[in-house]
Amino acid sequence: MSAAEERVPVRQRILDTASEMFYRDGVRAVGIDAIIARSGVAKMSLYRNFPSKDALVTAWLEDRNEFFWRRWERAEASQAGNPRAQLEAILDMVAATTSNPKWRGCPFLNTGTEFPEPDHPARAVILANKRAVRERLQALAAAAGARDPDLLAQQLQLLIDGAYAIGQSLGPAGPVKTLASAGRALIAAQLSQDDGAD
Amino acid sequence: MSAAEERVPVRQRILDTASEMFYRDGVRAVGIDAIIARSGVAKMSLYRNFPSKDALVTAWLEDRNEFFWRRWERAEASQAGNPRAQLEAILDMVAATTSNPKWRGCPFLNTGTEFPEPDHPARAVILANKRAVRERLQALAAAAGARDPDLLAQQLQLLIDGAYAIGQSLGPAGPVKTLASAGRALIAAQLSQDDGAD
DNA sequence: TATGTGAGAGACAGGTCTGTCTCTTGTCAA
DNA sequence: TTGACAAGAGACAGACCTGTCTCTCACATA
Repeated sequence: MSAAEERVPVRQRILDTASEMFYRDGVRAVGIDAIIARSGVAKMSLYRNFPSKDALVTAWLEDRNEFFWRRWERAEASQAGNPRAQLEAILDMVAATTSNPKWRGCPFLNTGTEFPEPDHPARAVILANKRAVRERLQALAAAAGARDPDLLAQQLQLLIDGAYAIGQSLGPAGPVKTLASAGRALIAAQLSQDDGAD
Repeated sequence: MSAAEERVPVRQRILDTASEMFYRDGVRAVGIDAIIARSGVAKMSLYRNFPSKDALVTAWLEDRNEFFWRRWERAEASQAGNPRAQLEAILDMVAATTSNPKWRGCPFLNTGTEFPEPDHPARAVILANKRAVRERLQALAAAAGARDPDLLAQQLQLLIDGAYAIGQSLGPAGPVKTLASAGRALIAAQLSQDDGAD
């Protein structure tokens, strides 16, 4: 019991450090030794909590996934009852994220690039996130009355991942307003007859 | 003279092998030893032609950049005189590229992810490509009579890089028709008053 | 006070990485 | 035939990688 209270901080310290370093430098560029040195943890403490580096990477992505959905839920909640505004709130949330100067790309896209093997354990988390985003977008598009909810969801996901990717290369110099305006234009094109302005 | 004729094939063999392996497995995952083993070249032959792995990576990206623009020019030429159709031809070209089952992402985005350091030599090639794409899109958008050519160019680039990125994660199962339809919707939104249908 | 345990510290093994160096082979031209 | 030179082959250095193992210390509970 008290042992568990002691173990949690160590695990969290490792995860926090790994999260920061994996995200900033890339997974392959960060060695276990660097993580333990920076987190001030013994090597065996790391391997007791995470059986391998792959497991640590996967745990990190799962952590990022939870973080991502907490922000998503907040954006949706800010416009409860208005699906079209909820879609726009999500676009704005992504635009704000990618315009942060510390933005270094989407952890899922980045890690997918670093580990292209189809059966790498990290890919399951990546796929689950991207598929869930598409489903959530589709549900909102349907609720908003889009003519083709799945098409609109895919279009918006294209824009979102485009902002993620180009933000990594070109920095926060362009995608922000563009993502919001392009998304709104695509939403309007699918709702124009049903919804009009509001 | 004849010496040059001999040297070229070796250099090309190295570049071809590196191109295939870097693209499929990622740059960091591919070692120099693996490249020389697969290309059947001596290590010193590689280091005589490319002073370092970074130089080989940069040469590979420059090669991909030339390849990319050859395809771009062909797409533009197929609709010469009709800027709007040229924009659409480029979208179709990208859609075809990303729907290839061997698609493993945009080499520039991928390499940018693997080497986030701002002064890595590869980043210059990456930035130049992405900036040139934006400029070329803007020129076409202006020629087509877009209300805000730079905005349309950024919107289309968002879609294109989104297709690149999501194609790497989710495979060719969705972005194809979506890219084409989303791009056409954004183009139409900017040209509707001037151009109408054709 | 005694004991058990989580965790720090770091040596170690076995492999891989980039880049350098030497030696040998084959080929082409004078 | 001889000489020059490009290129193959592979040893080597020094660093770094993941993962295992041992030893020590501090602390908490009985």
